[in-house]
Amino acid sequence: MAVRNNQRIIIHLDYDCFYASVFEVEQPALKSLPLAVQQKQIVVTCNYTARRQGLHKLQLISDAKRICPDVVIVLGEDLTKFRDASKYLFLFVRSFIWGARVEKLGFDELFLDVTEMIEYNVGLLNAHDLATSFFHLDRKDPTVGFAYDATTFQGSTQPAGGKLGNLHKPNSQTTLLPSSITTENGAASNVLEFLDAHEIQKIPGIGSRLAQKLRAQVVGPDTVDEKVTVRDVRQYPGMGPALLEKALGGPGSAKGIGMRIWNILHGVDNTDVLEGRDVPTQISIEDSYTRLETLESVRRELVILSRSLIRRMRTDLLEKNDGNAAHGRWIAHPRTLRLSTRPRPPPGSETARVYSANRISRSVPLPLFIFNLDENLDALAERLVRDSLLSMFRKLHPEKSGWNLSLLNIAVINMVESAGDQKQSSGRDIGKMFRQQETVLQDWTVREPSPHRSTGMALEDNPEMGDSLWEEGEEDDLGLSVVDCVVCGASIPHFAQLAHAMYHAADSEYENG
DNA sequence: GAGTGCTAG
DNA sequence: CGTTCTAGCACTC
Repeated sequence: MAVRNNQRIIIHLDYDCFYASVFEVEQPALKSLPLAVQQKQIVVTCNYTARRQGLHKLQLISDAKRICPDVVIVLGEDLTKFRDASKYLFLFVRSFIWGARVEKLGFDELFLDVTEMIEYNVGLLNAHDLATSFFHLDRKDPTVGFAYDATTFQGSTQPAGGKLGNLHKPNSQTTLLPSSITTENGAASNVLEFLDAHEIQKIPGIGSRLAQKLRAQVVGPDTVDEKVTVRDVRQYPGMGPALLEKALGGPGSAKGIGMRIWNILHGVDNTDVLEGRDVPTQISIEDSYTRLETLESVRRELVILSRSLIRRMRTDLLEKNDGNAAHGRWIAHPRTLRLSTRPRPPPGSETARVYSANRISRSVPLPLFIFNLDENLDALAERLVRDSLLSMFRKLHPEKSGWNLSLLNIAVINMVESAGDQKQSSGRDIGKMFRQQETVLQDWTVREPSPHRSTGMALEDNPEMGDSLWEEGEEDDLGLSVVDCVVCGASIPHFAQLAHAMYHAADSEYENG
């Protein structure tokens, strides 16, 4: 839960080891076994049972098997089920967040702007009976919500000494008490203290490239592997927005980056939470290869990718009318087709190349026949390759052969939503989803005749949620977080926690407990 | 609009 | 060390 903006209250949700959790939900027996999800020769993620035995993300499959011979390995190259789960969770969460300010980041993270919900609930707190408070999820129906104790923080507090003590429960949350945000008499704030100890690249918004440049600035260009903390950067002589702009700016970098990073290093991020879209702004599909040498093999792979891409377009861009995909209406039209390849880096290239570089691409207007629903997938895919992709490929790689490609990617981009469509739409199985949501919401509804306070069922007591996708947090998942929050069965009470924190901040007597 | 680069998980 | 399969935005031309 992070304050990304002075006026707004933002919750940051993170579904941990997402791919592995999706498999565990399908097969609960997997939970107690070491489970790794494989893409190519890599463990892309693994569950906590596996992590306890020494496995980790981005590990070679061969290493994983050596370290943990009993590891259960499942293939995760087909992202369909992960995409579906991600979409389901996004729509589910958004359905009860007032104002729909829910921003998606990748498959497994969400930012929620809960300002209005918190302010409403803080306004309803009873100062004389905080222990039996009730958090409202619905302005219209006062019985929808959950009971909570507004005299305690959930989990750890920083500085320690909050009423509950230091327990890292539930789910490894830590609360940076709100008083710590404002510094008095020049004393170092808790937020700075918290950030200062961390490596720069752990800070959201500072990726490999910026971290590299910052390290070069602070410890010199040739000792780039040295660990550099936020403190090292902030306390570097002459450091400030201007120096950062000089160190990080240049061709291709965003304007004002110096000020933006300076703010981030102080725990300030003023970017708004964007409304999540119902239609993606691009759809892409790719595969990587150890050898792709003949034009015929390239052609074959392009057909396979095209088939997936058109199938994705039909799932994500077609209006759903009771499963009859053949007669849907396009809710958005991508205008552009892009083909990207990645030539394999020369064998001797030793420099720690930043991954995802080296891609080259060509784009053309997307041919309209691709929207034809009467023609079958295979025929459309063949036609797309023959009419568009092969000539694009020849422009990318004019040489007859010897390309040594490690990757092919095709994408439809430049999405234009159909007029009069707007929100609503998207998502497969929406009907099913909201039926499930109803079931869940029922468990949050107080059933006693006298609705307010007392005996509402808290989320922790809800076995359905306890069994959900949402998993325990990891300590290395660092956020600019006031509460390092993961989505889990107990996540909703975190709203309550924040309401509590704000209540005390307003009274400026939070420390007595 | 086309293409590149950087961010994120 | 990099190794996957995405997705979005900023920038240049």
